Amino acid sequence: MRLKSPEAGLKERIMHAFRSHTCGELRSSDVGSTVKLSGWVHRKREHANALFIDLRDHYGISQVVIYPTAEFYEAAKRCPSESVITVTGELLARDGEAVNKELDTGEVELRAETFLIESQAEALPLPVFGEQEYPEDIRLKHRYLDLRRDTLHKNIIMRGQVINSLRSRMIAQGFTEFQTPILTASSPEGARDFLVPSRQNPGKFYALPQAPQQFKQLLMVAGFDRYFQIAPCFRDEDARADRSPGEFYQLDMEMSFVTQEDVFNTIEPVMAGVFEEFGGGKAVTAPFPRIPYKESMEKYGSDKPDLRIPFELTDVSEFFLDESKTGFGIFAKITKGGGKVIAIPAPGATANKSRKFFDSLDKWAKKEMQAPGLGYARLKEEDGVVSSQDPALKNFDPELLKALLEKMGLKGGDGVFFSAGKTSAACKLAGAARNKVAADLDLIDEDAGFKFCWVVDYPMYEWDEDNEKIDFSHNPFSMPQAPEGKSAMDVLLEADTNEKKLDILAYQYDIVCNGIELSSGAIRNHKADVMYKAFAIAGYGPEVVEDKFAGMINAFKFGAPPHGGIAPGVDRMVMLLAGTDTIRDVILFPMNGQAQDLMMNAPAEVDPAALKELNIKTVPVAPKD
RNA sequence: GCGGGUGUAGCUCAGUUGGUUAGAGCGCUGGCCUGUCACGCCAGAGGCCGCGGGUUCGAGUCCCGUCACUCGCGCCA
Repeated sequence: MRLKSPEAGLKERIMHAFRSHTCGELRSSDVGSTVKLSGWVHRKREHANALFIDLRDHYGISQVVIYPTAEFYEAAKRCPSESVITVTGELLARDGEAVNKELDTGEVELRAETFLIESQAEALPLPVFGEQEYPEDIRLKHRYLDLRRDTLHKNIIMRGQVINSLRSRMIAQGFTEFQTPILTASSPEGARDFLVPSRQNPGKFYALPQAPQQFKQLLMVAGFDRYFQIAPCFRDEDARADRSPGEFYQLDMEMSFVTQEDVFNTIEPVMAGVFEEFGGGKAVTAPFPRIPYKESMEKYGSDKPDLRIPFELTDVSEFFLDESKTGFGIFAKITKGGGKVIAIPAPGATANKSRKFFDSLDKWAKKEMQAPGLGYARLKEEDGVVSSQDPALKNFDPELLKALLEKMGLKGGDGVFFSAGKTSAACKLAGAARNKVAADLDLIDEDAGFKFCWVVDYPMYEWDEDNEKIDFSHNPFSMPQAPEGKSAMDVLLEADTNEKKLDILAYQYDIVCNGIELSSGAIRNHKADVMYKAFAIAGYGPEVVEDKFAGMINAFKFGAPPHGGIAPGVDRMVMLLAGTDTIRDVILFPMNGQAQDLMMNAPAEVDPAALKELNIKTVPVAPKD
């Protein structure tokens, strides 16, 4: 990066208060000039006859050399790391062996003639030099130091470039960026809201948007046709490795007069393009395969499958039905009770791992997944016959065992795990086990790059076990799917049993990359009457629709275009591109797991006068028990 | 809300079946070294072993409680 145009004279540049060049700029062609640099003392090396300082700024590192004859030699020697200094001096060529090929500026060095400490650093709680790992709370408390470090600094820069690229790509497709309100009403996503008290309306609260969902749909009603926004979203839910508490950003977009395929064809090139641009040469799947939700749950035990894993799950419930042929009563009981037994293959695990590996997965299922356990069988081949001495398969009828192994494509030396229980729990554990087995056996194909897929055909409703009723499985604003010749309303009206209601599919979809859910989206339900009916099926009267989603439902009564969209998570995209598995590594000033900002000390108590003005009283937290 | 893991020097970590004065590397301070670039060499400072209680002749180590951080579940696209 050049500070000024090349035409700017050296004399003019050197007159600048702080620098004539950046620390990443100087080359051998600049040798002989007098230059001025400012930056941080990255590292010092004191030698018998010279003190070397690696001077760092945003752009790079330059070596400064100071000789003992300099009047400021002692001051420079004692200047602590990470102090900010300004030096001027002649730029010298380094000869032969003194050249550092690792450094862009490695052919030159600045011989200091003046030396000024702009800001002296105290002892560091967190060294900037090097790639050592540090405790999360110290990193967060001194985030400005952590951000000086190379990896994090680069991640944040890339984040900016990714967002810039997303914007350009959306604008190039005819989208316009809009700014929707931050202080608004509760939105329909279903998470806890962050509330903001209203001073002018005592006792009432704004909610921060969980997503600009209703606003973007209203923009479609307003006729803008193509909307996008790098949208801040706020959800008061607990953190995960890939979910920062409090706030995150989405590439939120919505289009009018489109089908599901239109949305896919619009966003797919944006995603593929950005991942190709910033993915460091890693392959990007294109086109993205479409996987029906049901199939995804069956094959991967999850609606966010990691397609880099080279094996799939198999429902083996039927093999365990007849206890007289398996000698394994537990699974027979589960399957007869309507539960499932899902098998997770573990290729090569018997050959390459000890019993301890199998036991450790069972232990993991019990502890981390809070499941009853994970059965397993180690498979050995003898005289061309594969068998197992582990309880689940030990007493199997030989023909039945052969059929089971054939169905799963298992052979001697492989292992297999069994997740058994109620369908949803068994699937969920099997899906998690698939990821864990693949990771532990080192079977995730890291060279596969970015494996995207669309998960489509989500069910409109699901069975709510806790309240024993039908409820929306996702966003209630999706359009129910209808076969040709029928309307969405027909489909809803014809669903007169719970079974039929649960069979209704929605134009609802997710985009997933390497097991990380980037976004969900939908073709929206833009018909007010269908909306009322859809809510009625889930047990909500018209007053619920009108109370919670007033803005949108009213608008739909005055001519709403068919529309749909999606909102890929920006933080997760950058996380994948940066190759980190911690979302904090791509966020400037993240909060910790307890949703606290350790650097700014937020949240914090406020002045009682401020509370009074807001008509708010706080009550002491009740002691535990 | 629940479960797992971790907590020893400024930082990263070691510390045996409970046993005398708790160690190493990085960093810091001082000294040495004709050019280093993760410079090298010598010396030094730096510890409420997260906190509280218990068992024991004796606890960094065992037990109970608690706090902090972290990962996961619940929750959440």
